[in-house]
Amino acid sequence: MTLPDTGVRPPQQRRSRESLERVLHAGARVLAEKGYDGFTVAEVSRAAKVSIGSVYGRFASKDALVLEIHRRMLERLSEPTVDGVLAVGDDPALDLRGVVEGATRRFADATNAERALLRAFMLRGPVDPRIAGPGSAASHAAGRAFRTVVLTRRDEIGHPSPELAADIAYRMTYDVLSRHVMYGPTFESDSDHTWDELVSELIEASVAYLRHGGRRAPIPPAAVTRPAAAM
Amino acid sequence: MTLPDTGVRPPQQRRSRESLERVLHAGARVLAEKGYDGFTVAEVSRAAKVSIGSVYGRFASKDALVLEIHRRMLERLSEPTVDGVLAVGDDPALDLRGVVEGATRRFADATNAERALLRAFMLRGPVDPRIAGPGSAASHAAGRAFRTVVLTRRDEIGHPSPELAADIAYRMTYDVLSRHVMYGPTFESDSDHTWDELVSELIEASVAYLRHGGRRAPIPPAAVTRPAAAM
Amino acid sequence: MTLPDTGVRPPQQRRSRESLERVLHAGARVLAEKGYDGFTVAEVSRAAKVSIGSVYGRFASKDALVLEIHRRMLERLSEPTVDGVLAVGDDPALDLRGVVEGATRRFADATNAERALLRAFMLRGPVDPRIAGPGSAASHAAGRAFRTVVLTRRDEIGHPSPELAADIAYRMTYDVLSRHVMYGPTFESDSDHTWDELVSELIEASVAYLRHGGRRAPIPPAAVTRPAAAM
Amino acid sequence: MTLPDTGVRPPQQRRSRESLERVLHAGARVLAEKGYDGFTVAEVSRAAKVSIGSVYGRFASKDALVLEIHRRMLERLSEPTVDGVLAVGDDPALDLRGVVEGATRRFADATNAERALLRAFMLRGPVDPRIAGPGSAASHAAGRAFRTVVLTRRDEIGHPSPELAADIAYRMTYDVLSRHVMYGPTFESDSDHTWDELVSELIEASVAYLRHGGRRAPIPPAAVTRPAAAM
DNA sequence: GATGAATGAGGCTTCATTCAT
DNA sequence: AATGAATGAAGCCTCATTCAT
Repeated sequence: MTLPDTGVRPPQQRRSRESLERVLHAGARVLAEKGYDGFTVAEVSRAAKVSIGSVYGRFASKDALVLEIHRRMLERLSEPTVDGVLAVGDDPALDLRGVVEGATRRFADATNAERALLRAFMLRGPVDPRIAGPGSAASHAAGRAFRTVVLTRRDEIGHPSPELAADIAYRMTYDVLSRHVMYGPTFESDSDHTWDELVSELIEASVAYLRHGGRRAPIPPAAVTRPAAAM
Repeated sequence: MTLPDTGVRPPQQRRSRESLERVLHAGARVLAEKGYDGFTVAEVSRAAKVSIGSVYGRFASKDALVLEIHRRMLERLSEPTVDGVLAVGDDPALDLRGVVEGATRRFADATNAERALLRAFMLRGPVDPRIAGPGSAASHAAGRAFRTVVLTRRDEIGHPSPELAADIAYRMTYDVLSRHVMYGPTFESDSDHTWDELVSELIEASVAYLRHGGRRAPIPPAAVTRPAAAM
Repeated sequence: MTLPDTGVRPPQQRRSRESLERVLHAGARVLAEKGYDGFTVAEVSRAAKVSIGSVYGRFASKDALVLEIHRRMLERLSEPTVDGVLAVGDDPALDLRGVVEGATRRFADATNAERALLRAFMLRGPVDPRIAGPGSAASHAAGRAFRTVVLTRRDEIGHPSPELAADIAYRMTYDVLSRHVMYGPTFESDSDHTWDELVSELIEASVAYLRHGGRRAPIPPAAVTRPAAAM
Repeated sequence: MTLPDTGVRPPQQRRSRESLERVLHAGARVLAEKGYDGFTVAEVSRAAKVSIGSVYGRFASKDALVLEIHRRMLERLSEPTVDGVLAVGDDPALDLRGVVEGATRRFADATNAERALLRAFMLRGPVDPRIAGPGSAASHAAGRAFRTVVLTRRDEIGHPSPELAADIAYRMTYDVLSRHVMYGPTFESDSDHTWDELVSELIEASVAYLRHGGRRAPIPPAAVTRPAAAM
C-alpha cells in the first residue's frame, strides 16, 4: 500500500528532526484530546512549545500535518495488523474458532492501541477523502488478511458462501469496534460491556455465523435450529 | 424519552409557523447535502429563502436549529421504529429467525429512510453531547425493543446469556448499518454489498449467533460445531 | 469594451449601497495615497469606517475590490476619452496641428484627472494581468481614436507610413504622460516641466514627426529640414 | 554621481567574496525572473545555494541586498551609456540626425541589455525612494549627455528652445523604451513593433521635432501648417 | 416581525529576521 | 563564518451573531 506525499518538509538538522517529532506528537495529542475541531495550528504550536512558523517550517500546511499524523498512525497500525492476522493462520493446531479468535484479537488489540487517534480520523474521513482513502485501504488490507485466514478453515464453514460470510464477519468486527472507539461503550445500547467482553462476543458471533449462517434450502429450518433437541 | 429544550422560539402566527418549517426543512436539506461543515446560517437562510434575521427570530442560535432538526429526525425515527419492532414480537407464527428478520428489517428500513441526515448527525455526535445524548437514547429505546422481541423466543436461543446475545446482536446490526450510512458500502471492505444483502446477512449472523453463540463448557466444541457430521 | 465580472456582491438595501460606495471610495483613496503595498483590507476598512466583514460583504475578496476600483476608474476614463478625441476630428476648421493638439489635450486631461489612481494601477499592471488586460484595452481604444482622428488629416502627413507615425505619436504621448504620472516631473530629467509644458511639447513633437518624420530616399535631408530657408 | 551606502558587509576572505557574488547574481536572477514579489530571502538563498544566514552575513537586510543589486546594475549601465553617448558627439562627420541616431541607439542598447532587471526596479522605484533616487540620477546623467551631444548640432535645431527640445526628445525616448521594458510591446497600442522599429521611429521623431518643433511667432500658423494648400 | 447589512474574533499562512549549533 | 531552524507580526478571509431599518 503506497501512501501519498503529505507535504512534509524534510528536516536537515538534528534540531529540526526533533522539532518535527515534537510537532507530530503534539499534533496527535491535540487531535486525540480535542478532536479535529480543536486542532488549530495555534493549539498545536502551543502544545508542541514551538512557534507557528516552526510548524510551517516542517509542514506545508495544516492539512499536511494532519495527513502525516494519519499516515504515521496507519503505518503503526496496518502492517503489524496484517502480519499478525496472517500469522494466526499458520498455526495448524487451530480450528475455525481458533483462527477467528486469534485474528479478531489481533485486530482488536491494534485498534484499541490507537483508539484516541482513530476516533478523530474516523470522524474526519467522511469529510476528507485524503483521510478516507488511505484509511479505507488499510482496512481493506486487514479485511483481506482476515478472510484469507478464516478461509483456510473452509471445511468448518457452513455458510453457503464462505467468502461472503468471511467478509461480513470482518465487517461486523470492524464496525462494532470502530463504533466503540468513536462513541464509547454505551452509545447504542445501555449495557456497558468491556472491550474484552465485546471482543469475545464478536468472536462467538463470527464463529456461529460462519458455521451456521446462511439459509440452506434442503435443510428444514427446524432441523438446523435445534439439532440438540433431536438427540 | 424526554428531549431537552432546543431553543426554538414558539411561533405566534401562521406565517411564522410556515417560515419556521421552511427553515427546518432547508436546514435538514443543507445538512444532508453539505454536511455539518457546509451548514452555515447563511446557507440555510439562502436555501430556505428566508432572511438570516428570521432564522434567528425562530431559533436562539445555530445550535438550537441543529438540535431541533435533530430532535425532529429522532421523532420521525424513534417511536415508529420501536413500535414496529415491538409489533414483530406479537406475531405468534414467527420463530426466532422470523422475529430477528422482522425486527432487523424494520430497523434497517427506518435507518435507511434517514440516511442522509443520520450521516451528518452521527459525525456530529461525538463532538456534541447534545446530539449524542438524544441519539443514544433513541438507539437505547430501539435496542430495548429489539431485545424484548428477540427474548420472546428465548427457548430457541442457545447462547448461555440470551440477554447479552440479544444486546450484541443489536449492536452488530446497528453498527454495521450505521457505518454503511456514514462511509458508504466499500469503506471497510472492498466487496460492495447492497444494503439488502447486508441486512440479510446481518439477520443470518444474528440468528446463528443467538442459536449457537457462546462457548458452553460441557459441550465439546467439535460436537457443537459439526452435529451434521455426526449424521 | 466589455469588462469582466469583478466579484462585487450586489447590494440589496440602500444602506448597503452607501457602504459599498464608501468602501470603493476609501479603497481608491488608500490606493492613491498609500499605493498597492499599503492597500490592506484592514486599512481600507479603517478608511471607510466599516468593519472588515463589511468589506467582504460587498466584495468577494481583496482582489475583487481592487478590480472593481480599477473597472470604475476605466469607466470614468475610457469612454469620455475616446469620445472626446473622436469629436476633435469632426471640426473641419482644424488642420493637423489642430487635431493633434485637440486629441492630445483631451487625452492628457483625462489622464491627469485620474493621476493618483492611475499611478497605483500602472505599477500593479505588470504583476496582475487582470489589471493589465482591461488597462491595455482602454489604452488601445484611446489609441485607435487618436489614430483615426490624426489620419483624417492624412494629406498633411509627410511620414511615409502615416499609420505607423500616428501609432508612434500616440505611444510617445501615452508613455511620457504615464511616466510623469508614475514618477513625477523630474524622474528622467532634472528640468522640471509643468504638465502643460509637457503636453505642449508633445504636441509639437507629434506634429513635427507626422509632418516630417521618416527618411525618404528621394528628398535630400537638407531640403526637408529647412524649407523655410529656401524661401 | 555618489551612490549611498547600501548596507553591504565587506567580505574578509576569498570564499566570502565568492559567496557574496553568488548571492548578488542569484538575487538579480530572481528579481529578473520572479519580480519584486517573488524576491524573498528564502528564494534568493535557494537560488544562490547559500544559507539564509549567509545572506544576512553579507547584507544587513533584504533591502540592503536589493539596493546593492540596483547599485551594481546602475554601475554597469550608467557610465558606459554616458560615455557612449558623449562619444557620438565627437564624430564631426555626423549631422543632427547622425548624433541623435547614435545617441539614441547607444541608449537603447544599454537599456535593452538590462531589460529584465530594469523592469523590476522601475516597478519598485515609485515605492522606494532609495531605488528611485539613484535611478533618477543615472537617468539625469544620461539625459545630460544626450542634450550635450544634441546641442553640438544646435544650428540644425529649428525649435525655438533647443535646450527644451533636447530634453523633451530625451524624455520621449526614455519613456517609450522604459514602458516597452515594463509592459511589453503591445500594452498601449495593439500594433506590435519590434524594439528596433521603435528605436528607429523614436529617432525620426526626435529629429523631426528638434528641426521643426515649436511654434514660432513670426511664421503664421496657417502658413506653416498648410503650405501645400497655399500652392 | 422581517430583512440583510454590520461586526469582529479567530483561523490559516507568509516571510523578514534572529540565533543556537 | 556558515547553516537553517525558530520566531511572530501581519495579511487574508469566514461566519455566528447583532441590530438598524
